[in-house]
Amino acid sequence: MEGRILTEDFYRSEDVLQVARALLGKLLVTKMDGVRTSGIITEVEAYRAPDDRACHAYGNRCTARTEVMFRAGGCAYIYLCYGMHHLFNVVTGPEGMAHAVLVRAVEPLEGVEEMLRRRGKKKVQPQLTTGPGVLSQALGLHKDMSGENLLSGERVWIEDIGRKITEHEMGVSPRIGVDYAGESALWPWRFFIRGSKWVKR
DNA sequence: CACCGGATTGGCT
DNA sequence: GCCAATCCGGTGT
Repeated sequence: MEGRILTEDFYRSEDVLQVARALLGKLLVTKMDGVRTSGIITEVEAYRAPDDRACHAYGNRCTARTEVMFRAGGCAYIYLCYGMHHLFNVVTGPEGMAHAVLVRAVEPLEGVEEMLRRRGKKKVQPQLTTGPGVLSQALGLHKDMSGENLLSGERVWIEDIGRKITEHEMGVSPRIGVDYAGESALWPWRFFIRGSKWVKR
């Protein structure tokens, strides 16, 4: 399964909601120590400074951690959540706009043995790659890779494998786990492939 | 199956 | 010091 690596044009759109929807059905790929692992993106959420209270860069607050989000689209923002989970985001938009898409789940495709090993599992089940923390673990994504370039095809990138998700196949809901964010918590910025077993219900 | 608490670290006030 | 874009295992129904 070889697709075309997504380029700048895809990531630098100013419309992060559009990019989030377009990421469904794309293939998230990592290559670590020569081992390729990948999964089809089934669930995402958009985050958008400055107006979105759930976004780490709310109010365009730029810190050592969030600085990556202000870069031009096409790099990874990976941060530590609850002290132990590494959450992978795609930075989008032009330089200076802190927009990002959190990848919440994938359907495993390549390197399943390696993903099972990294997760300490024996069987391929939804819990292997469904959930933002576990998918990062399965693909070997770590916060130390925050800022990694997604355009060069070195360690982590995203491919178009010709899969199109129609409006009918797409589910929409408010984002998960952002209750603290006031009104922003209600915005319908989570997108997923309806009926996929690789999406938590 | 629903509910609940503990894990564990670092970012920010 | 407080709490977070989560996960897992235990308990009770």
